[in-house]
Amino acid sequence: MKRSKIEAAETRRRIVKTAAAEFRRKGINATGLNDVMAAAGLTHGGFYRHFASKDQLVAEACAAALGSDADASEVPACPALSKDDLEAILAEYLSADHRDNPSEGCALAGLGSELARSDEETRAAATDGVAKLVDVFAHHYGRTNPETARARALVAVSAMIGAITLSRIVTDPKLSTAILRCARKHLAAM
Amino acid sequence: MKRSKIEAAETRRRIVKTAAAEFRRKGINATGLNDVMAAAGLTHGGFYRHFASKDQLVAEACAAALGSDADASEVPACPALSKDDLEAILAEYLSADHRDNPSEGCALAGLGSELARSDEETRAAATDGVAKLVDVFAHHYGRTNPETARARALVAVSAMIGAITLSRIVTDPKLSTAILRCARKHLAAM
DNA sequence: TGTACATCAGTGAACGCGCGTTCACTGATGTAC
DNA sequence: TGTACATCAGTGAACGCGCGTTCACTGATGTAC
Repeated sequence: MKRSKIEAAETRRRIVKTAAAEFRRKGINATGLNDVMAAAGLTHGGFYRHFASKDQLVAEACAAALGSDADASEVPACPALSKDDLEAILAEYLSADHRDNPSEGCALAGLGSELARSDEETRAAATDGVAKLVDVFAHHYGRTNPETARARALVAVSAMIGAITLSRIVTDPKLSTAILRCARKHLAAM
Repeated sequence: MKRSKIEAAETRRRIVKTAAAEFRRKGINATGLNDVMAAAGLTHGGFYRHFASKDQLVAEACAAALGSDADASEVPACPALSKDDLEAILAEYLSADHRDNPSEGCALAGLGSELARSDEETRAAATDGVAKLVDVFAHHYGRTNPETARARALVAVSAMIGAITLSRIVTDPKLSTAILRCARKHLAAM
């Protein structure tokens, strides 16, 4: 049965949001459209009323997860960025909680190697997300000259994404924790 | 037709090596057994004479790529580690060449987010690879006390993997280069 | 404002395709006598 | 050392399955008069 335009637009947003979480949880390739639609409380057949292809959903879901989409203002590139103090951002980003909950975490960390193989549109959305993260950190490292601050920000963002990724790979819990702790300390003191 | 035991063992090694390259190039999930076997010059039917499942091949291929397998002595955890000087390692690891050739590069960077979702055995092999990388860096940062050296090594490895991953995602060539350059400078001076 | 009709969001079955896996078959290798 | 036979690496067809995608259908929504 047909739904009102408002309901349909809401459904579309729900699909994108659900996809963003499912992709981060299980990976882009390993998540089927059926999974996404079912998780959004729909049947798979209606998907193509909203999107031209899975690739389009991937691009939009990444944009949404990284806050580089149209109604981005509400969502930052990464949940941790909602804090306004450098140490608070680092503590949240490099936390066991973030490590253990990829579906609500940073898409760059959760989908890193898959994003590297994604199409131009998806990677452009990811690039926007990277730029936003870097800007936030450059601002926090802004006590020195802008160029140095930006260089430090690039290192910080790299280290954060690498640290979360490694902490999720590693089977030794102590090593996993140490990776996060060392990154946190080092980036706070940089 | 049957092959000699020596030939068969060689075939097996070729499959693992080919898989290690294909997985890094296209991703684990996106690479079919057919792709691997064809790239190794074989038909797909013979696969199960050597391996019990795709998962087993994944684990062995990752172990081989990270130098944590049986005949590892020849191959280091990452090709870049063949150098013996910190700056040389950093220059090779954080190079455009490494960024542009994932199939011969570091599996932790090339498969990061997919490894995080892999089974215990694969992640254990990856953990070995991480430990080896960390040891190499701890040795190079060894001018201070061991604990500090190890902490720095963990940050360095995180930053390197994050930097290569990000440099592959980003669509802006200048940003991609800047990520690598800043990581290189920072880690050399750490 | 009320009625008749076109639209189209969502359903559920179906499509071709490639996946991981299985299997009957082949013929050279390796072994027992 | 020579012969007869079991083994098994590799082939190629086939399996069920889930994928992305398509489509006929439904019925409430939105619109034209």
